[in-house]
Amino acid sequence: MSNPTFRQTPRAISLEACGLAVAAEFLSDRWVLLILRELFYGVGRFEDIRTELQIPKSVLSARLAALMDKGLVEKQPYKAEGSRTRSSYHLTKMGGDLAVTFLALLEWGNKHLEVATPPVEAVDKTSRRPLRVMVVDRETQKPVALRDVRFAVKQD
Amino acid sequence: MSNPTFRQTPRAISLEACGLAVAAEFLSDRWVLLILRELFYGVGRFEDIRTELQIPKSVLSARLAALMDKGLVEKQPYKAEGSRTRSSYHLTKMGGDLAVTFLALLEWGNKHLEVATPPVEAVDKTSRRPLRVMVVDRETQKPVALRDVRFAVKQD
DNA sequence: CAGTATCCCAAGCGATACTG
DNA sequence: CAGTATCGCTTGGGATACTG
Repeated sequence: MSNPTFRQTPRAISLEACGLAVAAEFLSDRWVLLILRELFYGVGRFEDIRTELQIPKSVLSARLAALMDKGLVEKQPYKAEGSRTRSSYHLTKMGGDLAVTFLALLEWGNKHLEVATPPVEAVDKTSRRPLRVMVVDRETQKPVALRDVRFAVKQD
Repeated sequence: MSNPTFRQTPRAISLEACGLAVAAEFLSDRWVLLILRELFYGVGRFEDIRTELQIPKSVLSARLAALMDKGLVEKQPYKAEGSRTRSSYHLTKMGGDLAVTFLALLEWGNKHLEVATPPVEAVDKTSRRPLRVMVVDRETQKPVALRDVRFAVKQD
């Protein structure tokens, strides 16, 4: 017998009520994920991003503007030694919260796709110990197997 | 002092060695994530997916073919009561492994984007208890704060 | 270096019609 | 129901040139 406060919906789960579906529209772009990746590991200067990704200036400019508009990215003045003021982009809290998603996707890509070795891995800032992402029970924090994960809509 | 087996790379982390970058190219499509989402919660019949997403037949057909080609999706005969044989699509192990990413993105979307209420949540198949995704140390499984997550390349 | 402006062109979306 | 085939048209990518 199942918990009555939740009902599993085998089909037709509303797109509007699903953060995944809404977010999908957000990231379904040729460049956005790549740009956010650069920002995530600290490449924030316009020219550096452009060079790294080989992306046309106009496109990068437009994407950064859109990301700022959506609240994922902020622009900040950047004071270099002796040289004039530059500006650089960085993730907001909202953008930084995508780190979990990034990490999960990184793991998936490393595992299932053709990736050059040695692969990029996620590590702890200070200890440098490798990290991973896990699905857990929200309260007990006990690990849950992937095959046991379902989507559901909470009933009032 | 940092662990010498890891070196943090503040910039220019190779795109080819990064599962995230490779996977990004994979998912950077207007429809793919939405289609995978349908499959993930069990909507596998062509017409059901098409109706739910309002996607043109030709586009859905092409996307499913590409996903099968890449190993994320399989097609299987589907035996209904009294009616003739149908076929339906479902995720392979590789496709199913994206569940962690889906869940992380679901959480992010629910938290930061405009999502209708009540929102879709991830729950345990049997207990119906809500789940979440966490970043942990790979060995000790201790939680790690987002601000402490970095990318790095393991040195030989 | 950090953009904006312009323009050409290919990709691919989506409508419609057709097949098993 | 489950696709394939065709096709017009828009979107947006990317090259080039220009500005602060």
